[in-house]
Amino acid sequence: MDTRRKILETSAQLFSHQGYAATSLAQVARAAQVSKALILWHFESKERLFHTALQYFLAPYEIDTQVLLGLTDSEQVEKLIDDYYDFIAEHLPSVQFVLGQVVRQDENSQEMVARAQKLYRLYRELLTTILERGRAARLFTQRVRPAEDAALIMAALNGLLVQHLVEPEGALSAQELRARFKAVIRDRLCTLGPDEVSAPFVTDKLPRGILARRAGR
Amino acid sequence: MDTRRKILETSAQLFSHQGYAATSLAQVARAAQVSKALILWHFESKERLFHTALQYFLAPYEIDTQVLLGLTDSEQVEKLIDDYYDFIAEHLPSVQFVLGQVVRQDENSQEMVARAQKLYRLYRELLTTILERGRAARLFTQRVRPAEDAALIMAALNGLLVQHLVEPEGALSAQELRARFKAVIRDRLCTLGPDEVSAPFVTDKLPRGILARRAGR
DNA sequence: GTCTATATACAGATAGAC
DNA sequence: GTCTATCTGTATATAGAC
Repeated sequence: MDTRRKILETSAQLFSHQGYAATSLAQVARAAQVSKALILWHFESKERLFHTALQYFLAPYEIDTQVLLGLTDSEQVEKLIDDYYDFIAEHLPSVQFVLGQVVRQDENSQEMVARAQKLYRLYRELLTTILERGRAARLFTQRVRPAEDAALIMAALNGLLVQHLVEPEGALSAQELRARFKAVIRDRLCTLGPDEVSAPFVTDKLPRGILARRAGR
Repeated sequence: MDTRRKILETSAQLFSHQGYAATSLAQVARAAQVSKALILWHFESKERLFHTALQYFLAPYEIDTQVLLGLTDSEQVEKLIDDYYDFIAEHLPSVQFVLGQVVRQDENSQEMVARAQKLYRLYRELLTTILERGRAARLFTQRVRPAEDAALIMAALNGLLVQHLVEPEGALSAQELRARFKAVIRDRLCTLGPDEVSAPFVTDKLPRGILARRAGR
């Protein structure tokens, strides 16, 4: 396999586990089984290597469309939750790294943080839209407040991630919590008040899009 | 003020913002307006300084008792939420640092991470107990599942913290989200199903304890 | 207790052979 | 493209004067 790529993958992994400052070129060189000089020949400087590696392992953080098509509003919410979970499970090291950078607000990764923010907002706006529609269609209770509740759902999702990082083998598995979370959300959204009438509309195609693993890695 | 303390506070602040590796003794020396040698005279090594500083700014992470006394179960839950928020607001830099260490799983701070885990569990168990009691007393709906729902509430709280770090000036303020969160929780816990009868018990004293700023400090 | 000066190690980066 | 050897800066840590 080509050496440049090997350096990239190795460094991405090390950076994502240890952060920028704590990862030395010597360490990357050792892990990738090349000389320091070669790394610098390929990437010019440590900083450039970092940014290139960033691009590399941020690649899967993309928005895909046409995934929520044909689902009810309620199912769409649950699908978003599932996909968020799955995405995190699949990319845990990089997600962990990005979260670490966001939390630490490392100078070297403002670009990455900005990107994460953007994605975060997109996802939340998507949720907001679904909640708005579901509420308008009277499939969800009128007590739903789209913007606020979308933010809360996002918070809970991120919190479950943190929870997993804090207690990888907690008493409750991630699966159990996910199931419970979805049940609570469903219950919360779909339990109409005594004064509300249900209006069984047909949900037609709507705002779609989701965090997605791209075809080519 | 005594120099040792000054070094401690300064380094704690720098470590908490930049992490261990990215913070040099020279930087600490400059910020604390002393020589590097003096720092090492006081603390022997950078590593020991780090651990001592850790103890120092982890001091406020303590459990206090007798705060939930005389509140209804529902109020206790809300009080826990408020106190968690207030605590975070008051100690944001250290909370941020601890979270960063947890997320990055830095080797130098296993002790701190362990401590954070312990506190986290305590807090969650407290919540679980309150939910159990409220459910048993039929003040909360029978659909409450104490362990799972406590974990979800904790997750949402941590998620709101992350949310704040990601978007310090989001469209929705932390206050608004907190208010909404409490409202949703109250609604969720206290809205009894049509088949449930309310039983207005008097809540007597019960599991208390909360994250607390200590008297000294 | 606090400093200056210095030792020693390792970081990122360059030069130049192959 | 890939290496060894080396430069230069800065890191932690020590020695010893005051």
